[in-house]
Amino acid sequence: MKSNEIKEAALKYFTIHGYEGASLSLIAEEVGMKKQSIYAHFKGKDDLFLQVLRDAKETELSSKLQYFSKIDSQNPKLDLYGFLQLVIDLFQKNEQLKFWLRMSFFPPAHLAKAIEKEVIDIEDKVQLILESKFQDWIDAKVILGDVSKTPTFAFLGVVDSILLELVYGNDEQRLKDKLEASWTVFWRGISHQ
Amino acid sequence: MKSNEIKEAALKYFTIHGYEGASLSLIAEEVGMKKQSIYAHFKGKDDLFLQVLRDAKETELSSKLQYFSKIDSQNPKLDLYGFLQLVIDLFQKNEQLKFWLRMSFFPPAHLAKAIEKEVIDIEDKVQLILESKFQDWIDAKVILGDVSKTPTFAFLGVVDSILLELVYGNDEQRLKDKLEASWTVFWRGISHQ
DNA sequence: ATATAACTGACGAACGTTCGTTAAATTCGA
DNA sequence: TCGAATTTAACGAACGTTCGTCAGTTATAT
Repeated sequence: MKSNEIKEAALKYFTIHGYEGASLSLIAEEVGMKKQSIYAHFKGKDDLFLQVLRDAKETELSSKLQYFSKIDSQNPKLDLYGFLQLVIDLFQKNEQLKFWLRMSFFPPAHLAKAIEKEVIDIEDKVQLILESKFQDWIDAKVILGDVSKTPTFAFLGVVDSILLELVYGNDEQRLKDKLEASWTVFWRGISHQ
Repeated sequence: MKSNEIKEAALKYFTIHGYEGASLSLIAEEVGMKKQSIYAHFKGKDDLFLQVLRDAKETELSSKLQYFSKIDSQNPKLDLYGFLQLVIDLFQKNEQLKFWLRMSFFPPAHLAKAIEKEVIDIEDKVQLILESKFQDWIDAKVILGDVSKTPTFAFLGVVDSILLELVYGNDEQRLKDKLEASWTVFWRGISHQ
């Protein structure tokens, strides 16, 4: 399917150069066709972009949902650290998460509204799942706290800081160090004793 | 000074639309002149961009250095939380920090090398200062730990997560919640008891 | 003090290039 | 042979940049 090849190349260019900096000519060249041929598969640049965006969203959301559905242990230490590892794997395996992050925080102005809607959709879902997990752990007295909001937000903060390090991403050792440090302090901050 | 007006408008457009998305015509229009007139003050788009970048760097660096120089208390709780507040203030007061962040993480490809150098310069300096502060606090047994690297990286992680929330920045309440949550868990994670 | 020279900032016009997009012609596989 | 995919050709618009020019100001020299 040529459409997928085009979307793959588009993903790459959108991620590196942003919406405005990505040119249809170069995307087409990467696939081995002329830029006008793209219009046989997509209505235009916006259409191509939004399809890439929705693919990336779907990948991220389904990966995370799948992870949460397969863990049902009462071991938050394993489950949460595993989630951090999942995020790192996702980021390093394909470009979609980097693309997603770039467009979440610096969207092309004329598509900001549409993008924001998709972003909020994912964030809400993940946050809701996390909150319920944390509530279970709090009730089981396996982690500290009275409300689930605090550990949820704190954990999301750890995820964000790791993501930022991944985006910056020129130093594998620094990533490991920051992950270890943030995780150690976070875990001590929410566990008993 | 017209040069400063141009840089101000350029900062705004670079921040919102990125390097490629910012056009000299619109920047000039904002100042009330034609794009050709910009060339009387700057050699070209790159020159304008790099001057804006260096201004932003200087603002950020001097603000942080000044903060660290004026605090010399033995109260890490106050000093660290104050630093988070400083970052939030910096971000909300002028656009330079948002511009700085965008270009740190998603630089225009042909200037990536030059930008990275400036970014690393600031990061190293801030990290060094923080490490020495944390070492002092550890030695004074006012916070927990054996090495200063762990709390430093963890704290930098909290800063990053707050920055990300600021960039996302459509929800003041969510920012407060995440700040409080991250800070609470972080502080519990590095303090005795 | 006056005339001249140099400098500054801004301008219209135009450069070549690239952009996204459309239309028509052509190739190619079922 | 029919239809879809790709091409060539061309479009107007915008891009960053260069040029020559022209006021207005400042500095110099007579």
